[in-house]
Amino acid sequence: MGINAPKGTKDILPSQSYKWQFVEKTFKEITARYGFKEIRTPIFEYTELFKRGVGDTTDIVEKQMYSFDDYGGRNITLKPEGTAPVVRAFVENKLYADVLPFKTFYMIPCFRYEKPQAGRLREFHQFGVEIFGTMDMLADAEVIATAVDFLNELKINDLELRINSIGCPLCREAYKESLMSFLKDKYEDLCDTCKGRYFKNPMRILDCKSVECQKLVVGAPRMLDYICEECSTAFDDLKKNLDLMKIDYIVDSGIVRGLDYYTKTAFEIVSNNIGAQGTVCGGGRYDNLIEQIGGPATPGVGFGLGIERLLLLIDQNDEIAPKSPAPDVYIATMGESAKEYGITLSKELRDLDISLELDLMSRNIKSQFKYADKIQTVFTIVIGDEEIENNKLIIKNMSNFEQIVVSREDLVSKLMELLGRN
RNA sequence: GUGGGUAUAGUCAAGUGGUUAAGACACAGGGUUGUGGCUCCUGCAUUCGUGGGUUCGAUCCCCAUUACCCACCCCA
Repeated sequence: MGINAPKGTKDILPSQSYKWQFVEKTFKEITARYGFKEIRTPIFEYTELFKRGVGDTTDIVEKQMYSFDDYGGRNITLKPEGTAPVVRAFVENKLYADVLPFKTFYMIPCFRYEKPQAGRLREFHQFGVEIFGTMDMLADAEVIATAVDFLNELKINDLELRINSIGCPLCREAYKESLMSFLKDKYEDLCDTCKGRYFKNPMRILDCKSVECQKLVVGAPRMLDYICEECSTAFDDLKKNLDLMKIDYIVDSGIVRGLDYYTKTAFEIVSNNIGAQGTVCGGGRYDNLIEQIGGPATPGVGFGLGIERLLLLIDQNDEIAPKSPAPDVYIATMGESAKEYGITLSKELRDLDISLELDLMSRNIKSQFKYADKIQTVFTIVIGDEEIENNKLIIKNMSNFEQIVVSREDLVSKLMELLGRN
């Protein structure tokens, strides 16, 4: 019996890693367009950070964190999300005294103890952006636009942007009260999970999938009718900005974030094609978080985007996924002196940034060609005693089977020409 | 945490209460005196996730256990 990777984790194998590199590269390009610069924070933090940031009563903090005491007795937690650590770094390094708005992006692994299923892992990866220091709804729109542009750049279709305003602490409290009083005499008829939600997060009942709850919820007060003047104006601003950017959205009052720190803007980008966990990107505004972490009162907005879910979508469309890279050249050799000849040649070609492979398995010529075919090399150079003796090397084009003969002196320039380089 | 499903080679997979567990792909070698896409040949599971039980006999029936998958919950 071997040892498996821990439950809920996945190896990213050489045959897949180029896809990750592709989305990483694309994300860097898109965020650069919007002026985000990368931040790298530790993979673990003091547990207290997430208790304060994410919220003591959230599922994440209550039962999903990978926490442990280190040998010095400090309680440590593997990042369950990306925002709180960025805020911590922002406050600790006093970046609020620097140029504002503070705009940053990150690409990180996150860890949550959950039961794995399609699109949900215990170690998963997020790309995210954050903007600190502005209340302007253009920031929210730019955050959303960054995510939308990124997904468009990857040619991922069939996605829906859903936006909502969950208000500020003041109007949300008023709304919660009215919602709870609306549901009060219906409480006994709620499903079991909604009975729990009634006290913990009553807004989520609106989103319940059970038919009974759906019926009970008809005619319930809507958040958007309760948000205060300021929040309402902000939401209108957001919609106006999205319109100006020609970004389609639907207002969905069911969007509720599971992390305590969100205020006003909440949004999700969802797919219906990757199973039950269809939220590819989720984010919103958090105007009180930075203060909660101990910084000066500073508003913020950002998103997190799940890479595994993104890759599920990319894998559904062969046209999106880039091709696995293939080497330019394979050097097939026969015999010991040819092998040595090939080694010398390989050094020269690789120094010219030509990617190439040699036979590392002492295989016969036929097997070497089979291998060259499998790795989809563009050209194969054939070297045997005969070629060395006559100074006539063979360059074979693997796609059309054509062979040309060149002298050693002309090989490099000919090869560069064939590869379309100068 | 609660449900449901599946476990036979590297992969996909057929199979029956009873001698040597199909097949395909992949992989390796060869037919071709030095050349890959096709073709042909050869090799590749003393064993059916693991542990018990029923039985004269179990890959097949029963129980347990583990792993993976899916859904709820929640979220990215």
